[in-house]
Amino acid sequence: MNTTRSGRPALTRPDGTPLRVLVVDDDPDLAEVLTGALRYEGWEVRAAGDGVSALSTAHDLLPDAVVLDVMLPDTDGFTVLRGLHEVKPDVCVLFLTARDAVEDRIAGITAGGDDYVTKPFSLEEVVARLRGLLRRAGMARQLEDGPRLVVGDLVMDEEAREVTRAGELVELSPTEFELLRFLMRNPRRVLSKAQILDRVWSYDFGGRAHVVELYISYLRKKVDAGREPMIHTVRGAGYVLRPATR
Amino acid sequence: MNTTRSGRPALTRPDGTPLRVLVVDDDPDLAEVLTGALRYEGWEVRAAGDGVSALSTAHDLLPDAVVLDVMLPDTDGFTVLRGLHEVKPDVCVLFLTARDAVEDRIAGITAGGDDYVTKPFSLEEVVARLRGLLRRAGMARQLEDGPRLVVGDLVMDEEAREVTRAGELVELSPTEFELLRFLMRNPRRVLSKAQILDRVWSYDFGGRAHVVELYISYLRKKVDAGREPMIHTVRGAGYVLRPATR
DNA sequence: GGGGTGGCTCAGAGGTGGCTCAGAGATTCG
DNA sequence: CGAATCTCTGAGCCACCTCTGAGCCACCCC
Repeated sequence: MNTTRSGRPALTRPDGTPLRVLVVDDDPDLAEVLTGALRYEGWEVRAAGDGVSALSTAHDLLPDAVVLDVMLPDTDGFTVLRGLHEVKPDVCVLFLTARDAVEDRIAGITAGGDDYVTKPFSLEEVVARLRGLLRRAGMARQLEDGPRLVVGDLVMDEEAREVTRAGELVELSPTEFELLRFLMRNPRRVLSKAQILDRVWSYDFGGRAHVVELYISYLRKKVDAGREPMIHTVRGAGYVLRPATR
Repeated sequence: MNTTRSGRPALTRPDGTPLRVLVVDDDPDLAEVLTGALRYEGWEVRAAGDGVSALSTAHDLLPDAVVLDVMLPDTDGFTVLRGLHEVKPDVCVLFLTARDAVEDRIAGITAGGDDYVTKPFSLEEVVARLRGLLRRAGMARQLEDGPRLVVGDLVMDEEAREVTRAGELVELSPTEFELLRFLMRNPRRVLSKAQILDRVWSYDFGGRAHVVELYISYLRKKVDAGREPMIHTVRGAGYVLRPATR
């Protein structure tokens, strides 16, 4: 059975081989971080720093998906996109764009079912978007049974952004949602505040681990309120999410 | 059968050969201690004192894992990390970092599922983290049957930081947990207080062996409480952990 | 049996880590 | 343009953890 480095069931190609992803960004540090995060999902990842090498690598790799910075040193995203579609017409593309980038141009690009995230983003978000894209494109065989995360009586529908505990709807803010998703994707495993910070908060966030404690406290009020607690503190180590019935 | 110098079953590469680890630290004493501890696990270990020689050694050794100090005389962690991934894309990295230098510099680096420990650390912790990394990366063939330590009716889940005795949950403080892990990794073997101090407490701890007695006493209260004792004193020699039923 | 050593446990000081509250800036939405 | 929401900072508080010191007990050797 095919599992990721994280021990989670992998999202694979229909033939069971790892999904192939190309990361295109001119910032080598960012490319490195993205590459690492996607490898962690069990995918085969290659990176490129500009449009030209992106196309040649794509030709070589025939990727299922591409994470593409729209601002590149040599070419713009549209040109690369056209080239990619010539190489592999059914490729999924996740655009990375600056917050203040012109919205309508992006909207035009993503018309084809592609998606985009604005910088600075969190790794959880990029990974989730990419999983969504691949799933919708029918490119991925899902070993789990759908876009729902279940831990005990806690259920998250990632697509609908809906969370229920024991059937009751739990309303979460964006950050709370992302944090809970990370916890639910790693149940019964202690996650350190640093790990949480790395995955859930944007890569340029300079703040201290104190925010994690704060948001854990928010989550507890909404998720554990009055019920048997699922979010546990492991002093000196981090937090664990565990099904209520043990 | 492949065993370590310690007599424990070894964590090996899938082909049965020893795991290969590269230690990178500019403090020769620390590198020496780490190297020794990892060799003790039955692994093949090489050391390097700076980024440049780290990369050339990596090229030569093709290590499965790297223990990497983020503060190096010549380069920073990101650069080395990138170089390592070029040499061997699936390498696991365990970062060593000063306690107060954390958060800002490390943020992002660990994104891939790599891990880190803060100085001063205990050898048990470094070894445990490294084993966890290798196991999750599927790099290691496990001769034991999983991330669980079992001695008699005493069970430790290292990932969840959960300990049960005869099915009952035992709650432990960080130091108690580390001490018990060391005992459980060396069952039926007498461990001297000096050995315990060396492995469980951080390398810069100046205290006396009295703390070991104290923590053994804590453990007994929690682990042996009211049951058949598993932790035995060997007067003048140290302590042994033995299964209760034999 | 007596003295000595090694080991155990209790009590408590000091430090640290984690939780929560309140509020300020930012952002989104009407 | 104003209101509501969201995110993060700072401060204070509490609980827990770690280690010190002291006294006591058990074992061992003389």
